[in-house]
Amino acid sequence: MKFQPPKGTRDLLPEDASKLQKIMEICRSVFTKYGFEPLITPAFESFELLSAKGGLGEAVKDEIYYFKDKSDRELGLRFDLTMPLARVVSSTSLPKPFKRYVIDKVWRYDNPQSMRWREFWQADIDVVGSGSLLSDVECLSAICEILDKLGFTDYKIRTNSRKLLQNEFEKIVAKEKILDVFRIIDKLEKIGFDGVGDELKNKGVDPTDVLNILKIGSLDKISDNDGKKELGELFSIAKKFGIEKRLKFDISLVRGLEYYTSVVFEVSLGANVSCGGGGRYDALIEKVGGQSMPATGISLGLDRILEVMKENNMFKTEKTATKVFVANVDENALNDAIKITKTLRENDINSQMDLMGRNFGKQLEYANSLQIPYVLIVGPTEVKKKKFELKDMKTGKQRELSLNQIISIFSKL
RNA sequence: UCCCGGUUAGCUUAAUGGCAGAGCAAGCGGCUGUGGCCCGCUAGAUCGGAGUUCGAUUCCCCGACUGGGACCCA
Repeated sequence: MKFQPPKGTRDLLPEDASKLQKIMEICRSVFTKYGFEPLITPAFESFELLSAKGGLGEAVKDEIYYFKDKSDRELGLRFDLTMPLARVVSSTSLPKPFKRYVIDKVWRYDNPQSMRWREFWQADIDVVGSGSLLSDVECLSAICEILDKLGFTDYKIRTNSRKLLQNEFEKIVAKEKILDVFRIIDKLEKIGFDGVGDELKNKGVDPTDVLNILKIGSLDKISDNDGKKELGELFSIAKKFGIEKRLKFDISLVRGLEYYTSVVFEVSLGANVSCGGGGRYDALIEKVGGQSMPATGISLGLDRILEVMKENNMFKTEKTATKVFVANVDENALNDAIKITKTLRENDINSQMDLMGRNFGKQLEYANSLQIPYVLIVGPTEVKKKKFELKDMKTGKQRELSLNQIISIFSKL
């Protein structure tokens, strides 16, 4: 094998590619239903924009695809779909709320690992300009509807508030250690209380108080603060949308370090597979040069969803979208087959014909191997009668039908 | 960047310090008006580079990629 895809990237052959497309179609239709509009932005952005987000600054260079163009401009491939959105809304004046969706690739210079690639697909929705938690719930509701439609039954959305976190932990942890502590408690689901305790000790933090907070399972037992208030409100709106069972308060959820300002979400499929996340980022747009503006959004990682769905056999397997193979009985019938295929396609019926000069039997074999459900048989007899044999490949039965009858049958399918 | 495993044809795999063999998939034919079965044929491989050796796909070293993990996760 001479060439392989670059590290951390992959080819999706027709079978997987059409599965991913199915996922994308469902995302798109739900987003559209909720009133989100598409936005298309470049794959690469100025490095300055990409590094604007957090305290990482120049260090982002190690984590994204960074390069200079021939005029020495510093650029980078987008690592998420939120920064480009922030750029667009900060430099335009679209009606608010601006609700946008995008389903596209992003790139990160990560080390490939389980469910981690250097190029992957995200489906992202955001609401810009509304500070109401109703916006957050709309995003959550859309995500739930997508996962329901895809056939997931046991997904959960872990939910927390950055304000609440800040509030609880700044009381007991020294200011300069708080980011370290956040990074450690974010691992709770993965390494457990003992693991978190050990790592805290290694960082020179007394684990007792921290662990006590982490063991608080319900929001009620948290002392009053802004974070608690907004989470309470979020849950009560979620109830109106009928998605409150999906939301699970989780005080150990941190997500990133500099980006979110308020509520945060992480979508988990069954055990430990995170397939998306998001939250409110009310300060970001001002940070990239726009007016101060609230915003919230969630992304789904489509590659992970694809992998989990494959593992659990959640796809109805269809090898091809072709409905009819138009077979010519001999080479003299090819012209008629072409005409008929053209007519079928004009009527939006997915159809194909022989391109290999194969004999009739081999054409059936091909249709069979692709699991094309019907074969339309075109030969001199049929052409004369203007009636064609439509063969059901599953049962093997054939019916003699006019072209119009055939078209109306497939239009109803 | 680090740690552990892996890499033989499109896929699954066999074998060997001395001719690399199969199954599935693909193409063609048996079978130019009826597929799924069967038979034949064709094409197709030892990840790359140094080293040990008369000889390396096999042993050793380095690298790439890959599976997993650490770190990181914007």
